[in-house]
Amino acid sequence: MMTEKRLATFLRREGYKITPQRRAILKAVAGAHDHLTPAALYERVQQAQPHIGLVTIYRTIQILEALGLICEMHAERTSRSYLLKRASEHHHHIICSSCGTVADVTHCGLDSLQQQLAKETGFEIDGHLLEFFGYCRHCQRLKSE
Amino acid sequence: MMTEKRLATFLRREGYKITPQRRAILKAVAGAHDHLTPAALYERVQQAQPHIGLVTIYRTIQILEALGLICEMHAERTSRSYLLKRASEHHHHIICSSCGTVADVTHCGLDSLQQQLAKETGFEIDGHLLEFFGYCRHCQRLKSE
DNA sequence: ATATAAATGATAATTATTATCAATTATAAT
DNA sequence: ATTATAATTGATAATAATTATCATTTATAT
Repeated sequence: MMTEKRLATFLRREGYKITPQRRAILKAVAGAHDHLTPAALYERVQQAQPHIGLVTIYRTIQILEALGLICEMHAERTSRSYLLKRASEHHHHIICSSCGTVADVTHCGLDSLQQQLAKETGFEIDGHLLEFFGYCRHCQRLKSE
Repeated sequence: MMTEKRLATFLRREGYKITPQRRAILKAVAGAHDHLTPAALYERVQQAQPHIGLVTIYRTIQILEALGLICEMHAERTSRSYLLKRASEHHHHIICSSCGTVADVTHCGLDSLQQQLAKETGFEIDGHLLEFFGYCRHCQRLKSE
């Protein structure tokens, strides 16, 4: 698991300073099970840091993404969403179209396809985005009622 | 190939009126090889329809997407992008991170994975988004120079 | 304890998207 | 060909997300 401390260590190693604001953000990110929009993160962090600016959230997210610690998702189209990456594990998501619950896909088996495509198209492929959409158990029940 | 006429016929069948503005948009969409943002589409359509409003672009895009004639991509993060769908073909994209060129992936072989995941997670999965990122032949050359 | 560069937050600016509404127009019915 | 009707358009404004600017504060290495 990625804890607040590990994230902080990671940032420090990269030369970033650990401010109380950042600590609060890291804690919220580490503790979140679902995906987070900048606005949602803002709300949560405000409990610990009432005077934090939304800008700081955006900035920290940018850093975390650049370091590969969180990844962007496309669950909601009005705003970006982010999710904590388990250390270096390559993985994807299944997103409930109704409630937003996220389940993990730990392996995707796309490496071979990716290699084949690189040959076919001449592209140098260095990554992919894979997301499944559907309805979680709970929302399936609601639909059928 | 999807031509302007076919798209128009499709819209008409669904009860939408074919206005000169829409005709111009359909033509631009059908003629575009790469992906289009609403703003880019706006520019192109203005040659034929100088007084068209950006809003009309947005509205028409919404209709086309609802009918499944175009699909949303995530090439650029600042704005949405769309690409014409070849009729009912399930396919994905490889996007060049440098110039935005798009290559098609005509089959993905994810159906079996999707079924397996549905079992594992209890989700009712009804679709997925798959995009590859990398560098096209041209931009690879530029990078190495 | 202090110097320094990085980080913060207030504010404003930018950009994308959506809502409202009166005027216009494609279409079907005559 | 005319006309009635509902859909469409575009001007305008509103909303929402994101980024830029800059003076002030602060974490960190020394």
